[in-house]
Amino acid sequence: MKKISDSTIRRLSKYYRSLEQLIENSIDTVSSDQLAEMDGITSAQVRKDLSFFGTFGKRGLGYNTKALKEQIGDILGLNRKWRVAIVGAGNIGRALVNYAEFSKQGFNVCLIMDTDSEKVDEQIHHLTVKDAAKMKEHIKAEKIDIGIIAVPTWAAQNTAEELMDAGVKAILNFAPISIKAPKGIHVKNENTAIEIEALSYYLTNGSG
Amino acid sequence: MKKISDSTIRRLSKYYRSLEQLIENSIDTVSSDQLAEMDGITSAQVRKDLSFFGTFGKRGLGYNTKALKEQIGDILGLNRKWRVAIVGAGNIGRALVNYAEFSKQGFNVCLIMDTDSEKVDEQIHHLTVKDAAKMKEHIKAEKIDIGIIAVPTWAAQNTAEELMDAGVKAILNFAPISIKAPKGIHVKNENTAIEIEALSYYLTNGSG
DNA sequence: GTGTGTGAAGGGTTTCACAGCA
DNA sequence: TGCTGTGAAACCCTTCACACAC
Repeated sequence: MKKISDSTIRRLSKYYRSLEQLIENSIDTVSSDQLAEMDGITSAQVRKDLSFFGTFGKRGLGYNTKALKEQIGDILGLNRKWRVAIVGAGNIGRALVNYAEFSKQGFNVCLIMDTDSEKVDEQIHHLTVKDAAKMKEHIKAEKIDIGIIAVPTWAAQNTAEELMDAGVKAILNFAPISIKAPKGIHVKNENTAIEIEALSYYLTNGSG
Repeated sequence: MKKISDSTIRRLSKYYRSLEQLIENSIDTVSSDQLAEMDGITSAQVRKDLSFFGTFGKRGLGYNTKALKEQIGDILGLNRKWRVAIVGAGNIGRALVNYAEFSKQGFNVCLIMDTDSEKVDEQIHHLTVKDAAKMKEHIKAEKIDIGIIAVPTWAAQNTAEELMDAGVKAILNFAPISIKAPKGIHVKNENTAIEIEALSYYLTNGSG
């Protein structure tokens, strides 16, 4: 398969969400123009992004919202369940346990772990905190696909390695450092500090 | 000033954090190679990024960690305090109130609001939840610089407009839609759904 | 007529490679 | 010698513009 850019994937994810909204409002058809407007980009970009994966529209008409959502879902792998584990039962870990957008999109948080014995056995919504010292066996038992790192910075790389060692192939990292991983392991970072510091930059240096 | 790309700003933010780490470990000097290694990029990229703002290194030697951190801090506007307000006292809002990385970098969360009367007056760490119906006066009274949107998707655009109406010039949005804002207002999105869906894509479609 | 799909053009960011300075 | 700073080259992504299908 042709190499698709990360920006394209991220935009597909946006289109998917916009399509959900349209479907909720019983709108059956959408043009690349409308979709672009919703996501703050250009219509050419929308069409180009979709063209990498096939031809989904009807010339002169636009796209069928339900069909397109389904197709993008197939591309992104959202038409199945993913089993997710969270490491770290602090503020972020807790907030993620029942993050609505996860369950809605088929990301099933079925394990949360921590090393702190004070937190182990604690109940967080539907989950009981497990001991991260036994990470490998928990991960195996729960057949985890995606691991989320929500531990302090100093423990993040180590946690990543334990996850990989347990067979996890995809990691979402909330710690503000870049995780080192071998090829074949997929890592994405969610770094709120970067976003707010970018805002700080633009506030400091005028328009941008 | 020349137009600097968003990617450059985001990387500066990473260098800043890496420099903090080096300083903690009492390392005085760093080369672009080392910095690149820490952040998973190339040394040419590091040097190019810095070159947009001046010449900070010594040929044959590298960069002084403390001096460079200070300079990047100046560029990003981190050598001052920013006053931050959070709208929405749900999971995300709560988690952000005492997010360590914020206070460390001078982002002072001094106001949290919600429309839900059940939540108003509730205590979250050092803050009392205020009524979002009186957003404008709270924002003015607290002289807020940056607003954080942590409300449900359907309320996000409206919340953004209230924040802008109250004079807020920078918004960090946690809702999974793109906020529409006029030029001059800075909006950044933190969308965990996009990141995890990208992971889903790469897991589904092999290496990437 | 309307709006998609797409090659070609354009613009911007990253990488290369080396001159120059410590 | 070692490493920065930087034009030039390479690369990638976005935008343009239009043929074509409905």
